[in-house]
Amino acid sequence: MTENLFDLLSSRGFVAQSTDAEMRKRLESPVTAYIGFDPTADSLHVGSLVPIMGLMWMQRCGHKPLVLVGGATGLVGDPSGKTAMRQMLTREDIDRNAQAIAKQIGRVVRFDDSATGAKLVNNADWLANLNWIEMLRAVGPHFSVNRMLTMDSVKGRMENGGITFLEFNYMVMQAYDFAHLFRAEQCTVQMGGQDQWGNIVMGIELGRRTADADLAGLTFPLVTKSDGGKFGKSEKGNIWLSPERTPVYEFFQFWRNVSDVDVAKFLGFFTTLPMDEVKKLTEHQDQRINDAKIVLAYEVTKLIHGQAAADQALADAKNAFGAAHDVTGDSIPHADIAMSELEVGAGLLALLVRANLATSNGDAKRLIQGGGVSIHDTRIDDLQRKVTAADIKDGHVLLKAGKKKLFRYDVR
RNA sequence: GGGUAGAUACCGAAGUGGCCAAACGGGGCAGACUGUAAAUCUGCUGGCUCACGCCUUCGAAGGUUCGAAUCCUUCUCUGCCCA
Repeated sequence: MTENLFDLLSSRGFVAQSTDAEMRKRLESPVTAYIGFDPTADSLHVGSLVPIMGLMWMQRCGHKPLVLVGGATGLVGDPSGKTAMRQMLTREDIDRNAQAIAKQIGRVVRFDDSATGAKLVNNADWLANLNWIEMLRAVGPHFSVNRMLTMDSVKGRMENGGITFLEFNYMVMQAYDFAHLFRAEQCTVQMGGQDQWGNIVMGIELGRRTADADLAGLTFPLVTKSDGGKFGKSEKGNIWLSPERTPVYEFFQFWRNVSDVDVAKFLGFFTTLPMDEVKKLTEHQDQRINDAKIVLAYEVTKLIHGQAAADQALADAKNAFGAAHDVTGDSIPHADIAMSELEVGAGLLALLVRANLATSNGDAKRLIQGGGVSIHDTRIDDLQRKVTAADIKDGHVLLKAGKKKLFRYDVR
């Protein structure tokens, strides 16, 4: 028999709160459980990795995961954790996003018709065509507005600019989802981020009142960074799972650069390494912790982008930052530049901007003035510096912004 | 519907006729120190320009003025109170 899902999740830090004191027992026999994802973009970012891993562990422990994409709820927008109303997306956008997201999850979770195969469901299928009056009569009596007002997701908005009726209904829709999935799929457990607690609880209550169902929920903790910053952000914004939005190299570096104190936690969340191995990797809080970071970066990259891409990113990073100083790897950000351009001399400022190392000429200038720019390994402090054929080394020109951001121009 | 307070750059928040591209704090970036860590210290943090300087920005549109984030008018949005 496989390990109990609850024990496993607890040991890896996934359990924030459970509605059922006997959750462990409940999970001793196979259940169907679901997690919802908001199709607000055509890619998920690393913040969604926790629930994705949740689905994966469910499956590995012999349960059936349902992946719910909020085709309908996405049209409304979750007020949880937001200070302003979200921009409304069109139906077409949402559908396209839902497909893309399901595909990403499919890299980690197996979708098929077997007993533990994941299944994709879209709440647009049951919410979109509901009749307003029928809906009100069916579920309305089971919701207390007073109660809803005490929910954090609503309260937060009440104190912060107000909440619209549209968004107020989000919780009702979510609750309806749970009750529906119980009836349609015998789904009895919902998991989700800590911010979904209120929605989950409402769903459980609705299920009990309308179908006499014994439902339960479990929430994952909000992933935080030790320095209090938002997890999953870099200077370029969100770290996405899609390689088009976040190149594999950058993805790898994101994990490679987490701070010491977060490594153990992240290994538990985002890799499948046994916990005693995680403990061993992170027992020394000195340089040796770097090895753990490399494992973290490699494992997560492998999980999301595949073994080949992970090997490449690992090798390239080793070469670029190690003794070899070899930056010719494919995953290092690069572009071609014409020899003719260098013969004339290309402005360094412009090249920095073109390489995305700076957002504007002014930004590039400040970067240089701050001593942050070098060509190969020579620091540049001349704002007028031209990059010429003389800067070519081994067929390329390497630009650096800071110590960690590289860009290679291959001369053609 | 009536009254009232507000809308400032990524966020919070000063500024209430020129000294305002706009204080301060946070965040972000860079430098030093390190281990591609944290903490600390330092610098930078609208765009264009080599530069004098020019341009865009303080909810929106008009207006007053030599000059407006600041004054006036209308509009939009939000909070609070009353009905």
